[in-house]
Amino acid sequence: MKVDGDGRFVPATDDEVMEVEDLLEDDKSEKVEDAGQILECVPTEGTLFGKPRVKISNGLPQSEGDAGYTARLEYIEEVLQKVKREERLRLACGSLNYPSAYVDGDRKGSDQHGRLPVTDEKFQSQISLQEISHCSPSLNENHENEHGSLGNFLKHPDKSVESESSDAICTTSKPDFSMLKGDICLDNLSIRELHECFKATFGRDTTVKDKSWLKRRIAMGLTNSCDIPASSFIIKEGKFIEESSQNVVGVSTIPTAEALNIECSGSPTTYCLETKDHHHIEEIELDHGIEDQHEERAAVKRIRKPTRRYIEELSEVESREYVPKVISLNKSSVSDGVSANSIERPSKKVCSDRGRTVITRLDSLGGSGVQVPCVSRVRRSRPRKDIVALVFTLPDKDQNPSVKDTNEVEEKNLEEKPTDSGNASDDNAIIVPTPKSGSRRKHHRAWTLVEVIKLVEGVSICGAGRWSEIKKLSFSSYSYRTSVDLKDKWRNLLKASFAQTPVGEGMSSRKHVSVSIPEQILLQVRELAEMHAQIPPSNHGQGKLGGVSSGSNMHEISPAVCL
DNA sequence: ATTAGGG
DNA sequence: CCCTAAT
Repeated sequence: MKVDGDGRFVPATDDEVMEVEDLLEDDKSEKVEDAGQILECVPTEGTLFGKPRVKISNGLPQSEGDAGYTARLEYIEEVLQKVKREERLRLACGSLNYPSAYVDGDRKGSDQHGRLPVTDEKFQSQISLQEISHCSPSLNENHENEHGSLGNFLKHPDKSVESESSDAICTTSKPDFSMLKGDICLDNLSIRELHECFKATFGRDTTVKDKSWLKRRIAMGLTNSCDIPASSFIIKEGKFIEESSQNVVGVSTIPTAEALNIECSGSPTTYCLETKDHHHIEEIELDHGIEDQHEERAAVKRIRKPTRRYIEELSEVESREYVPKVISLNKSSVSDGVSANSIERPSKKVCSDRGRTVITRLDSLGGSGVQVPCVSRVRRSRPRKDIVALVFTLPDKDQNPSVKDTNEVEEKNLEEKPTDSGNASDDNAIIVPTPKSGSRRKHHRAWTLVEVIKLVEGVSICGAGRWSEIKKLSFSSYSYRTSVDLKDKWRNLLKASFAQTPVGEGMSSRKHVSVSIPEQILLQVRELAEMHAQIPPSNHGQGKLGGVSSGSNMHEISPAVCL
């Protein structure tokens, strides 16, 4: 992949975004790197996500651990490319005519010029078309070519696992690549790009302008773990590589097989490795984890005091814990022991039944932050297990366009990855112990985009129906999400994917329930559905299964087709 | 124990 | 999500 280093700047963008922000001072230093590099245009419209995925045919072990990672990464890359393209386009057009259109229409309402907001989709497709004419003379060509080019572009795990692993460890001095051979370095991305990545990863927008925060979040989402080094954000093979000469985290030195099972435990500063064979668990303490916390804490925006309602709900919902979200009025003060021992748990979030996030609470924190009179909810049992994917609520996000207040309270929930299965899980399971009546609700666990992607990935590998397989493969770390859940979710996805708005209409105002699920994913679902001859009941027109979708999947279960 | 479906 | 029937 080629990076255009001619130092073109991305004007307005960040400034525009960087509105008056309190507690973001530390971010200024990073501004410099906002000059974006521009990626080479690659003819990959439409097909995007999931296309050149992992080769499942060989059934190589590498993919089994986190096959979804590849998909996620690819998706991110696609998005980034798109962003860059748009960026270029803007520059080409004399810029500023397309102010912040890239940001969700629903967020921005209308721009400063009073132009009517264009729907995301429309805008993007517009871009795409133009770009297509510019960059890919032969767009409708066979996809094989495309695949080829992508091949160089992305490094597929299969070959890399062994040969590259050692490489990964030693390698340390190549600061200037942002994406290379399947690795991704979030460090070089502008806020805007980070925003897109965020959206791509979690399916929703964010308005957080703090780079560190964004990077961390995206990183977490991408790797499905919380072992995010403080220094840099280069993700390689789903693991982080520290660029600096700081202590090299154990991750990269861990045998791949095991590495795949890395899970966090106790606190973000601890790794818990679980070997398949043995039930071995060893923990490694890391010292930079602490400052991580500080960083993050400082980075995040302040929230408003919890309302009474909040408190009530909180007590009702014996919710799970989350990672510190909001807080700290001054980062420096936090520097004392506070986080050292009890690193996480500063804040809590509650989800209503519909999976919508309601509020955040700050358990008692060392002096800084708010203290919520939350009903005596002291954590019982051992410290929370790790945290993994950000919960973003699939449906809705349309709440209020005026980002100002609400947004920041966004669901930065972290789902915990129950390393412990079953009873041990204390609080999270909202299972009303009512053996008698028998009606216990499992507390709706909103599906994360990451999870959805994993699911799709799983289906593509194992095939629909083999839920337990998929469970083991892709969801081993999620103790909730039973095979049945997977099945149900798939069913829903199926329905959603084939329920595409028949006539392109009214999408603007009220987006559907599945809004947050990237079209690409739905597209993939559709493809898979077809392959498996899963035809949803009432599918009349089937909308547009045109060019892109069919034939573009040369991966999957039918090697015959590929060769 | 897993799946498929209906509720 | 839950529950049940069928494998």
